[in-house]
Amino acid sequence: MDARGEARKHVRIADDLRAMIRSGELRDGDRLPGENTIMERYGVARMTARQALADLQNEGIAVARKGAGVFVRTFRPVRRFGNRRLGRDVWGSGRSIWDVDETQGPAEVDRLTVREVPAPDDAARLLGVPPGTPVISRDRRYLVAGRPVQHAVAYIPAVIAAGTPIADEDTGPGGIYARLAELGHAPVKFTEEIRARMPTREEVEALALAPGTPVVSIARVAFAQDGHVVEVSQLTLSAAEYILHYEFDA
Amino acid sequence: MDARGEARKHVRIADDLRAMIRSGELRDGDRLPGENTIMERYGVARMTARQALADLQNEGIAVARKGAGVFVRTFRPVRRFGNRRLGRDVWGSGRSIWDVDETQGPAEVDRLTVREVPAPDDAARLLGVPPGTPVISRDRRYLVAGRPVQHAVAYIPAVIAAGTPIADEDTGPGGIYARLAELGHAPVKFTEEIRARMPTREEVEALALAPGTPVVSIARVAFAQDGHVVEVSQLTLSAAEYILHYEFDA
DNA sequence: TAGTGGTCTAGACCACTCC
DNA sequence: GAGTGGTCTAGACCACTAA
Repeated sequence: MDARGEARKHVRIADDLRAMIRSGELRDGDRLPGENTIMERYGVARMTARQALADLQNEGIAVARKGAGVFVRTFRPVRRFGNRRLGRDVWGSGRSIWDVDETQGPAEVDRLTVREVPAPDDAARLLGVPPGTPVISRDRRYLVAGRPVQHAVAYIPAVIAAGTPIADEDTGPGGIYARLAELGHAPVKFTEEIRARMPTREEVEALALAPGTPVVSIARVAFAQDGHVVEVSQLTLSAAEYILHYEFDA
Repeated sequence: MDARGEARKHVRIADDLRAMIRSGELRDGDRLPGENTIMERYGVARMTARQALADLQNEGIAVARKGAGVFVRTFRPVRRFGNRRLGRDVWGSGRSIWDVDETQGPAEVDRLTVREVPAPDDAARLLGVPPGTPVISRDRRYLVAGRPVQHAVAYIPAVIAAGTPIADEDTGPGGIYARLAELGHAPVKFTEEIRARMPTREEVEALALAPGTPVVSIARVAFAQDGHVVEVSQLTLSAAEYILHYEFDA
C-alpha cells in the first residue's frame, strides 16, 4: 500500500502526517489536517482518521484541542542541573535550589501541605527507618510561568524536624537543606534515582499533562556526614518540561 | 455514572480495571477481561471496550498479545550507575562500564556499525566542531538476556580516532575510554543530559517497545584534561528496562 | 476450531471553538 | 452557525493464539 509495504491505513496516514512535521512543512503550533479532511482525502471512515491522529498524540508530537483541531506540539524544556543545584554553595548562601534551573518565567509553589505522618513504605525504606516512623511530609506542586511542571514530596524524620522551621510552610532562605545544616544535619551527599513512565490519572490532572507525555520520577536521598539519611524526596516531573543535567569526574 | 462523577464509559471501565490491578486482584502477567467480556459485562459496544483497554496500554500498565488477550505488564528494570560506571577505576582497569550495571543476564552487542562520517549537527554542536567535521561513528544496540534495551551512537573526532582501535569493531578491554587514555585524551569529566519522551516508530522497532513505553534519551559528553570534548554519545534506553542512579556531594 | 485482539466501515449525538 | 474533536453504536473480516 505504500513504500514501506505498510498496509494498515491508519499507520499509513500517520506516517504521512509525521513526514509533514519532520520535513518542516508543518511547524510548531500548526494545525494538522482534521478528521473530515483525512476522511475525504484518503477515503476512509471517521474512526480510521481518528486512529491516525491518535497515533501522533500518543507519540507526543501532536495535541488535540476540542472544537479547534489537532496541532503540532511545541517543546520548551528547562535545564535542571542535578548536582550543581544541590551544591552547598547554593543553599548555604540562602538561595533556592530552583534559582539554578534555567527557568524562563517566575517559579511558584502551589498546593502546599506540611504534615506529620507515618512514613509510607517506600520512603521508610529509603530513610532506613521502620515503616510508620513519624516523618514531616512536605507535599507541593511547582509552577513555572503559571504551568504546573513538578510534584514533589519531601520526607524528613520527625525526630529531626518536628517543631523546627522545616515543619513550617515557609522554611526560609536556603530551604530545607539550610535548616538541616543549622540543626547539625547538613547534607553532604545526595543520590538520585531516575525512571521514566507514563503518568497515572492523578498525575495527568495534577501536572496538566497532554496525552503522550511521560513523567520523570526521581527519588532523591540526602545523606549527612555520619552516613545517616536526613531527607528523602519523591519528585515527579513533566517530561515535556525538563532536561536533566548531571556532571561528574571520571 | 460512578463515584468520581466520571460519565465517559471507557474511562469508567478503565478505572475499574486499573483498580483490579492496584488492589492486587490482578497480578503481573495475569490476563485482563477481554473485549467480549467487557462488552457483555458493561453492555457497551466493541469500540468502547477497546478504548478502555487501549487507555491502560497507553499508560504502560497493560500489554496486548494478539490472539491471546490483554495482560498486566511486568517491570524488571536494571539499575544503571551514571557516574560510578564512568569512573576511571572502571575502564582504567580494563573492565567494561556495563559490568557496573545491575543486569540480570548476559549483555550482548548487536547491529554494530563503525564508520567515518561527517558529524551530524547535534553531535557537532556538542563536540564543539563545525557540522560535517569527520568523526568516527560507532552505532550499536545492546541486549540483556536477549532483549534489546538500548541503542547507542558514539561520535569521536576522526583526528583523534581514525586508524586506532576506536575505529575497529572491537575496541578491546576498557573500551573507547581506555583507548582514548592511551592516546593521551583520557576523559576526566563527563556530562549527561537526560530527557524522556515517547519513542519514534524506528525506536519502537529497534527496542521492541510495547505501547505506553517511553524512552530515556541521554546525551553524554566526555571532556579531556584541557577541556576539549573527546567523545559524544547519544543513548536511547527503554524506560521500562532502566533506573538511572547518580550520586554526588553537596 | 473457538476465542482473541487488530482493523475498518457508516452512521449518530454531543460539547466545544472560532468567526 | 459551521466546523471541530470526543464518545458511542452495531455491525464486519482478518490474523493470530491456544487448547
